Amino acid sequence: MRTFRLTPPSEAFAFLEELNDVQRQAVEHTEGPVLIIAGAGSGKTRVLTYRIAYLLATGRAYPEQILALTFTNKAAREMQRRIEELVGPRAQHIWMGTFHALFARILRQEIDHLGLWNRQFTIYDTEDQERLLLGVIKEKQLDPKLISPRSVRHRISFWKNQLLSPEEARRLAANVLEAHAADLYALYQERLARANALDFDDLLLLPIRLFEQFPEVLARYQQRFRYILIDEYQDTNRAQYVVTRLLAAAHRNLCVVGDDAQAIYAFRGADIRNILSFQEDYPDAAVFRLEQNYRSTKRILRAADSVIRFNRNQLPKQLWTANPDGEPIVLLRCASEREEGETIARMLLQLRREGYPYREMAVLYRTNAQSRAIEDGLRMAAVPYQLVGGLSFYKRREIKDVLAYLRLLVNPDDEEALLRVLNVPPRGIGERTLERLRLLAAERGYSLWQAIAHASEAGISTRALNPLERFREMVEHYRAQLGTRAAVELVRDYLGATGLMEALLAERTPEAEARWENVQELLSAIAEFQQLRPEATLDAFLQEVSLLTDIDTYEPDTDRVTLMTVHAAKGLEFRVVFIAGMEEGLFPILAPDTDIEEERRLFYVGLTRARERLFLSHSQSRYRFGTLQYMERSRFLQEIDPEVLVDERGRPIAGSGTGTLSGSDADRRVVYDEDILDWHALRPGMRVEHPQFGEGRVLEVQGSGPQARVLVHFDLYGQKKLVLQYARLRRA
DNA sequence: TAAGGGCTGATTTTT
DNA sequence: TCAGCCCTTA
Repeated sequence: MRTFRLTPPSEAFAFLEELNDVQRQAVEHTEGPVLIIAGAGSGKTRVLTYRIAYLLATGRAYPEQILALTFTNKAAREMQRRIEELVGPRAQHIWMGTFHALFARILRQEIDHLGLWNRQFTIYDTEDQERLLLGVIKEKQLDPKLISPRSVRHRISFWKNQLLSPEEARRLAANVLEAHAADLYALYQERLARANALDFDDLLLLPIRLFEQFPEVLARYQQRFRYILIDEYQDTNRAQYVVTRLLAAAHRNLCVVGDDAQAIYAFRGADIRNILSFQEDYPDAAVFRLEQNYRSTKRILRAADSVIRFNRNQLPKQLWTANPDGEPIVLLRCASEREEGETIARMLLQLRREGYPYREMAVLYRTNAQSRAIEDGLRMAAVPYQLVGGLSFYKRREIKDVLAYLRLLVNPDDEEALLRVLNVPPRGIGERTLERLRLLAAERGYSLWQAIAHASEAGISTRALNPLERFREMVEHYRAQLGTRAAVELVRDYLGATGLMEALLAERTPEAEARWENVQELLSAIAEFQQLRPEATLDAFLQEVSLLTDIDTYEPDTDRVTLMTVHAAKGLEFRVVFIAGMEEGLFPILAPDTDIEEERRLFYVGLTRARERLFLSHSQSRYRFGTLQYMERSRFLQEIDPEVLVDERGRPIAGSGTGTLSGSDADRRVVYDEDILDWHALRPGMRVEHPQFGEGRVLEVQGSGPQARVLVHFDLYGQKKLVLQYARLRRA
């Protein structure tokens, strides 16, 4: 009997042998729409990379005919590297990158069609957006405290993701607040155009408008991209959905990979329904389910599975693994944040002795604010770590100042850049002068930059006219040299002329010195960029920087423990994972608009990052908003199958309920309070530990019951009298 | 116009 | 806790 094969097996396809049956089918099913539901650790990236390699090896497409969309630059780079291993350097010609980067690239080519912008456009980050909005809000005589730039930015972003214009938003506005926001949206959009700037959402929105208004442009890209692949499809928003549907309309070779259980970006407009819509739009789509997990131990997978089952909105699937049972999951109870950091550090050292390299271990948390206590703990224990995220390099003030100066060279109409640096360092250009310029710009339809050229007509005093003119000449001088000399040298001279560096040095504070060093580091980054891509211009550098994210700075090769948010860890894996801060209100974070199922999916993402060992920690107290708060254990801990959980000493977790349902609040409190001492157990002379004051010795117990008073001599804080109920003392 | 001091409000997560 | 903002003063 002969089985028909589209392509004969040969050396070129030897890599297919490394796939399981479903993976291989998903790779070989090249034509038409394909939906791959890929559970955590099921070899999703492998399928995507092999599929691309297969398209190339079978001659179905040239590299430049493949469009592969990811959510982070890092994911794109990783995929590029792996394809290169399979097919060699021609992988470099694949259109692979983030949605935002690739559509920015298309807009650089085509934006002239739309009229309002030119190719030198700048990309505004959220800070630029909010500064612009603040100006617009004040201009409309609204109170920024009632209508905050932040909330307006949110709303506008939401509208843009729904593909709504300012006019449509205005029509749909349900209340006064939304009506104001819609008006601000209109003005905001005008100002963006005047500044020749786009925001992140425009990078997706404008290609849609472009393709809809200019079918011949769309047709060109439809022909170019014969195969389209999208990673992390569960996190696409409406605009991303529409733009890829347009591009794929002609050939329908659209392959999307996603896992609804890992959808964690609904807050940013991502819509899980895109996976469901996909099957409606393409009823003939082939669907593949990758359910074998290659990453984690059975226990880890069981923990993750038991948690995610509490979500109602979930596509049915059954992940399984052939991996060993592995070690139980360890629950670490800590009295304070400080202790949590210390405990984690101690465990890391121990694991290191057991043979786990630091680079194979990660500490994950819900919010960046938590990193501080953990960092302290690791630093004290001399555990090397690398922090991903937090205040990233490119968000620092001095770096943003320098970048604003550079943006001005490429696009002098960039108003937020101009406002940022016009008087930095102080040049004697104050609020009054600026007001006059704004007025002139509004009257004549100038950009602010053009208004400066006509400053003498704005009724500005000669005293302020002088520095304005010098500023304009300086920018023009270096602008004229763009492209004629090496970028690094140009930038160095230009920065010298601005007086920015000088001002930093003159401050003579350690902070200013650190800032100065950061600027030097930025110069090195420019030099490096230029070396890597000699043909690239300054605006290419600026664009790359504006689309960088924190995770992109992650260096997996150094032997250090990784600290990052669970969000940032998506797509990564480690042999050992700690998830810190497993407390109600923190993870899940509780706000009026919290979507508990999304929080649970996020926890699921965290759990499934672990390959071999998993540790969950929670602290009984924590400083929030500057005051000490007592924290309850996270409900998610109750949802983990108790059979895979042990405490720090390897004992099973008692009182966790049956494992099929989460315990009631009362149950939870019992577990939570297990080690808290009550008055029966307290004896003078006993060593105890307090969440805030640390360790000490009991001197005296007065009264009985929860209201009993305890006199304790703390090692560090001296004598304190405490109400037992609130003191939450534990045996030290 | 620039610098310094006190007050307030915020903390999710990020392309 | 802390950073950014507003107000005051030189």
